[in-house]
Amino acid sequence: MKKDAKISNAVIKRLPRYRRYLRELQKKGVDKISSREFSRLIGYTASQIRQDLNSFGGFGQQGYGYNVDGLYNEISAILGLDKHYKMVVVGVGNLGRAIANYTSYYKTGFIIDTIFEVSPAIIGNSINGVEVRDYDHIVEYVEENDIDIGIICTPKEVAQEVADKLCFAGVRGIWNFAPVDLEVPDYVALENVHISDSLHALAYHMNKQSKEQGKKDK
Amino acid sequence: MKKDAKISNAVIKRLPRYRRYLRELQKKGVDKISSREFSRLIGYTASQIRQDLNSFGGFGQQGYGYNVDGLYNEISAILGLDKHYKMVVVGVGNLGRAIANYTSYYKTGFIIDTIFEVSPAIIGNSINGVEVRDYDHIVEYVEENDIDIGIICTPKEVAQEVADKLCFAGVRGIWNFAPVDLEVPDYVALENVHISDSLHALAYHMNKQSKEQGKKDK
DNA sequence: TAGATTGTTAATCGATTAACAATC
DNA sequence: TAGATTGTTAATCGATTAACAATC
Repeated sequence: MKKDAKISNAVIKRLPRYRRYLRELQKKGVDKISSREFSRLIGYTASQIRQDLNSFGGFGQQGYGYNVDGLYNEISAILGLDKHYKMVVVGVGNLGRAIANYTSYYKTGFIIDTIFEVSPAIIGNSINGVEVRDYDHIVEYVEENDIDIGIICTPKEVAQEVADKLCFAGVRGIWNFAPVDLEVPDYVALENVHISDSLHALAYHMNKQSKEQGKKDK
Repeated sequence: MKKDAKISNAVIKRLPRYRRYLRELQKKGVDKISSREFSRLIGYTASQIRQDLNSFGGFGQQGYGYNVDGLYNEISAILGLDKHYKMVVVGVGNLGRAIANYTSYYKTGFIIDTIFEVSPAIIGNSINGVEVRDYDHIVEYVEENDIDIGIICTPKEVAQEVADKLCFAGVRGIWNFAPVDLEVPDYVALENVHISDSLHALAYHMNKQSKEQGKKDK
């Protein structure tokens, strides 16, 4: 990492996308790409691509371009995907269950260690091979097992309380699916997936669009 | 709507959040709020709040502030949440199932009409009272039933093909949960929920944080 | 009326794009 | 070497913040 200047959030949000496209290129057996070709593919300007990548270091080679494998690995490392993370899911509603069952993260080192619930009917069960434990023991469990990330899939009313316990117990990150804005200490990273906000933005765009033109009017 | 100038996407993304906070204020029985108080609550500057709201029209009153109920309704209408939307879910993996079971959208007029699957073992079943149909019939079904939104919960390999069929059949919006960037005609609105991108951004921030300080080092 | 607070214009800040010198 | 393409600085664009006149 060459520069030490603060990386803007806009850049960070683009990194996973760069990584996804590089993975596809890898799969196709492409081994080098110029910012110009990459631009056509990914839809950012060549200038932006060079600017973005350069904020982490000179990954390219003048007159040649970028090595696909190398760049993929660099970006993975920048994102911290060369590490492993122990996670706990809190709340086994439909979403919690889906998250617990979603196996794709194993590929990138995110491991679901356990699941916490309050409902006695579910405690003791196993979901996708992961044990469901009593929420009452969350603090001690997270402390003793060095959990890195807490995934909040509870109703919004209790989400802040859950976040507080997770932070107190020592998680370094919270992945929040409850539709509230949580307060966490600044040494804890927070990422929100406000799924209904996304649906509402979709609704906005659908109505905006219909003003502009009415193709295939029924 | 007073002005006709193009509303930036940054503003749109903030609208659902304004709406959520206004809902909380309503519940608490608050009936007016100034941009200054709202700022403290929601975390945007008072200036930004006034600027944002004013791009749609003058919803406030000088010397008084904003009427909570009125503003909530205005924002809901801007987002198109005063309308109803018929939706179909495509793909019944864990995520599709979670989405299909997620009942909260009924509150805002989003109705899941049916679910499409390719697996014969699941076709004909019912999930949360909604019938699972054969994916083969998606085009005719969507056309005949005036479906507004297609929700893509399939593996990424087939997501583009599904999007093509949905667009051809006449949906006005696509809510995409597959980890790919889809191509859709510009009269179709597209909203992505790239859930793993979000997890990767979380990982980045967790590692960045740890450099700055190492509180509670174990 | 006086005080409060919006609506709106102007100033600032940050992010994106363009340009080009460095260099493989 | 000549051509290509990066790395990086400068110019532009857009979004946020500050300021203040309008007005309830």
